[in-house]
Amino acid sequence: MLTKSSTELVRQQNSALVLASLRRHGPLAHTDISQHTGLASATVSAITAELEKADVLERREQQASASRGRPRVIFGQRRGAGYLVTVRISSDIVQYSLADYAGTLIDRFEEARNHADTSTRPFAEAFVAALEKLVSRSRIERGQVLVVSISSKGLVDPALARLVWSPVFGAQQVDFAALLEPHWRAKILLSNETLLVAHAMALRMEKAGVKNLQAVAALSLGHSIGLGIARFDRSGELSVTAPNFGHMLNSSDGKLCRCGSQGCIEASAGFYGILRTAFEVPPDTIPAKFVPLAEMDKIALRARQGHRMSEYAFRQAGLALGQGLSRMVSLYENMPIAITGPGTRYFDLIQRGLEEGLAQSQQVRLLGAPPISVVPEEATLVLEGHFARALAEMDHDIIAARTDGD
Amino acid sequence: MLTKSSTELVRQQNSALVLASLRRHGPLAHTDISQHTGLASATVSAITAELEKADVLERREQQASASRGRPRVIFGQRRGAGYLVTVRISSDIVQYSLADYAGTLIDRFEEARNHADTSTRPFAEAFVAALEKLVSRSRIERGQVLVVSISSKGLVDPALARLVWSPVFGAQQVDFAALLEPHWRAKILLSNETLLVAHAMALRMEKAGVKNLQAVAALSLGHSIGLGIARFDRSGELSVTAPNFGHMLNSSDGKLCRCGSQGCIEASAGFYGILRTAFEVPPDTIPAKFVPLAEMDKIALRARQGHRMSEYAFRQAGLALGQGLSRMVSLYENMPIAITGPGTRYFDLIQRGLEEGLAQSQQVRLLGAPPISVVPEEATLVLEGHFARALAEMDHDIIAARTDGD
DNA sequence: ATTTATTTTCTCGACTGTCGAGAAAAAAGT
DNA sequence: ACTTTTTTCTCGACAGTCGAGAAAATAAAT
Repeated sequence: MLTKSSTELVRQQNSALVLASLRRHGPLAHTDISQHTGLASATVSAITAELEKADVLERREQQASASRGRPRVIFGQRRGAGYLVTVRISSDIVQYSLADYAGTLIDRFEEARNHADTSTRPFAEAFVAALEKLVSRSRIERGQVLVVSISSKGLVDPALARLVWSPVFGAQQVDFAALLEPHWRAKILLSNETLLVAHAMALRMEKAGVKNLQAVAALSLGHSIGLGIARFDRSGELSVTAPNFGHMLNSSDGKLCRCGSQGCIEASAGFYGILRTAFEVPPDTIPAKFVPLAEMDKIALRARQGHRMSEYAFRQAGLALGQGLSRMVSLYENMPIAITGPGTRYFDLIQRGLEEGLAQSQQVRLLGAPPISVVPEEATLVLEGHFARALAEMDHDIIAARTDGD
Repeated sequence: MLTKSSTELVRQQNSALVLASLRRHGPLAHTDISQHTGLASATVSAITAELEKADVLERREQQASASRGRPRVIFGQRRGAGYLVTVRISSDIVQYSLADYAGTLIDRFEEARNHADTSTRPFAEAFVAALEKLVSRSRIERGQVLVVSISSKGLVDPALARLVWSPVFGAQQVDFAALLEPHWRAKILLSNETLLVAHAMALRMEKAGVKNLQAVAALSLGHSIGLGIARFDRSGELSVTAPNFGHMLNSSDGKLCRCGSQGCIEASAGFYGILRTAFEVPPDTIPAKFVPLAEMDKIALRARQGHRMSEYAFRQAGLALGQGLSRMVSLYENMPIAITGPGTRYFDLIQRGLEEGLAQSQQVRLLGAPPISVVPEEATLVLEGHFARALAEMDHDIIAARTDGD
C-alpha cells in the first residue's frame, strides 16, 4: 500500500537529504548544500537552523578564507550527537569498534575466537562484556550509543537481528536483540558481512561517478562463499540483500557441504571444497572446518607449478562460482561484480573456470559477461559498509525522532 | 541519490493515492476515500475537486440510499479520460484489446500467427494494422490512447520497449517503440508475460488479505518456461521483474536448448524438452519448435499409465524446475509461488520431481518450502496484469501532467 | 581610513499543501 | 414542520518551499 504524504514528511525527507549530502561530501557550507541537494537557499537555512538547534549539526571552523566576500559557515555532524558500535565477527577474531556521529573512530580492539568452542553461550558473554568495555574505556554512557551494527558470515534475519545460520555456530541461532535488550537502548543492526561489502562497493562506485549504476554485487571468497547485492531502487535509495549464495544448489554432484546439503556452491568453491578436490578426498566427507591459509597457499603453489589435481580443484571452484554468478545475473540483471576476501589471492587460478561458468548461460551470451573487479581488502570494505549503514540509520532515526519528539 | 521533496509532490503523491484506492476498491464516496487513504476529509475534497475539474473523475449515480442522511457522492474514473490498448502475443495467436480509463473492455479480437514465418516484418505490419483497426472500429482517436501495453514471452528491455529475445523471433529484436513512434503518442509498455502474471497474483493475494506479503513469484509452464517476481518495496509500491529463468543454467547435462545454450531449465522442462526425454531423442537435437498440446497429452497419458520413460521425462522436468526455484528462493527469499500455463495440466506428473528439486537446497531445508499454488487460467492473469499496469501508468501520467501542464 | 566590490547568509512575503472543526446540505424518521 | 442522521463542503490555522532581495562580512581599491 502506498502511504499518504504530508508537509511534515517533506521536511523529513529534505532534512534527510541534507544530512545525506553532508555524509557524502563531508562538511559543507550553506551554498554547497543548496547546490548538492537542489533545495532553495531559504530551505537550507531553515533546515540547518533546526538541526543546529537540535544539536545534530554544528558549525565548523572554516579554513583560511581564500576568496573575499562573507566567510562561509561550514556545517558538519556534531560528534557527540550519538555513538555507534560495530562488531565484525569473522572466523578467527571478533573486532569491536566505537565511533562518533561524525564517523570518526574512537576506539577499536579485537578478541580471538576459540575454535574449539562451538556453543553460543560463552560467545554471547564475551560479546556483552566487550561492548561494556568499549563504552566504559571511552567514558561514554550506554544510552549515547544509538546503533550497534553487527556483521557475520552466514544467513541472517535482519528484521529480528537474529543469526539464523552461520559457519561457526551452524544452526544454533544467536539472538542479538535479546542479548542487548535489557541494558542497551541502541538499535541493533545485524547484517551479513558480504552485504556490507556490496553496500560499500556501491557507494564507492557511485562516488567514482559510474554512470547508470543500477546494481552492484560483491562476492566474498574464503572458507565460505558470500554474496551481497546492492540495488538502487526507484526512489534512488540503496537496498541491499545477502542471498544465500554459498549454499545455493550448484550441481547434483554429491559433494557434501558443511551445511549438511549436497552440491552447494561452497562445497566446490569454499576453501575446504578446494582442498577436498585437490587431495582427492571422497566428496562425501568434509575436511577440517577451517583450512589454514598456509595450507591453501601450498595447494595454490602446486597448482601454479602444474600439479594437475590442484589446478583442477581451483578450476572447479571457479566453474561453480561462474555458474552461480550466471544464475545470479539470470535472476537479477547484469551488474558489476566485485570479488573480495582471502580467496582473491588465488584469483589467477580461479579466473578461467569462472569465465567458463559464466559463459554457459544465455543471459551472458546475449548481454555479455558482467564486469568483474578484484578488491582484496575485504575488512576495510566491511567497515566502510558498517559505518555507512549505521550512520544512515542514525540520521534517519534522529530526524524521525525530532518530529514526534517535540 | 535521494531527491528533494516539495509541497507539490505531496499533492501528487496523495492524488495518486486517491486514484489507486479507487482502482482497488472501485468507485467510492468521499468518506470511504478518506478512510482508505488515511487523508483528512478536507484533503480528499480538495483532491477530488481538482481531479473532477480536470475531467479525470466523475460523479456516479449512487444506488438507492439505504440509510438516511445526506446522500453520498460516488466518485469514479471518467471512462473517456483516456484509453488503453493491450496486446498479448502468444505462440499461436495475438490478442488485441481496447479498454477505457475506467478499465471496462470496449473491443477485443485475435489474429492467428503464422508459424512458418519467422521474420519480424510481416508481424510488425499486422501489428500496426491491428491497432489501427482497434481504434477505428470503436471510433476513437489515436491520440486518446494513452498507453499501449504489449506482452510476450522472452527477454524484454522494458525501458526501450524492445523485445530482446523471444521464443518466436529468436534474437531478431522487435522495437515496438519505433514501430508506433510516428503516429501514436501513447506510451508503449512492453512486459514479459509472466511478469504480468506475477503482478496480477500479487494484487489478488493482497486483495485476499494475505498478511506480511513481501513478494510473489509466478512460474509459467508451456513450450517455454517463464518466471515473474513481484516484490513490494520499502515504499509499499509493487516492483516486478521477469528474470531470464527459462534459460538460467540448470545443469551441465548437455541438453541443447533452442536458445543455443546447453543445460537451460527450459531444455529439461519446456514441452520440447519433456518430449525429447520421453522419446529418448539425443539431448543435442531440438525437436519441433512447437509441440502440439495433443502430443503432450499423449505423453502424459502414457506416463500416467506407467510408461517409464514418459514418467521419467516429467519427473526430470519437475526436478529442473524445483532446482531452479530453489535457486530463486536462495537468491531472493522465500515467497509464495503460483504456477500457471498450459503445463499445469501435467502438474501431477511434475510435482514429485519439483518438490525433490526444491528440497535439495539449504535455504528450503532451513526455512521450509515456499507455498506453491496452481492457477491454470494464465490468459486471465495476463490480462489482469496488463490492465493493472496500464491503468496505474495512466493514473501516474495524468497526475504528473496536471502539475506541469498548467 | 574609507569606500567599493564580492560573496555568502539570512529574512520576508507569496504560494501550495494538509488538517481539524464546524457549518451546510440533504435525506429519512417523527 | 421539526428533528435526527449522515455526508459533504468550507474556513482558518499551521507547516513547508521558494525567489528575491536585504544584511553581513570580508578583500581589494582608492
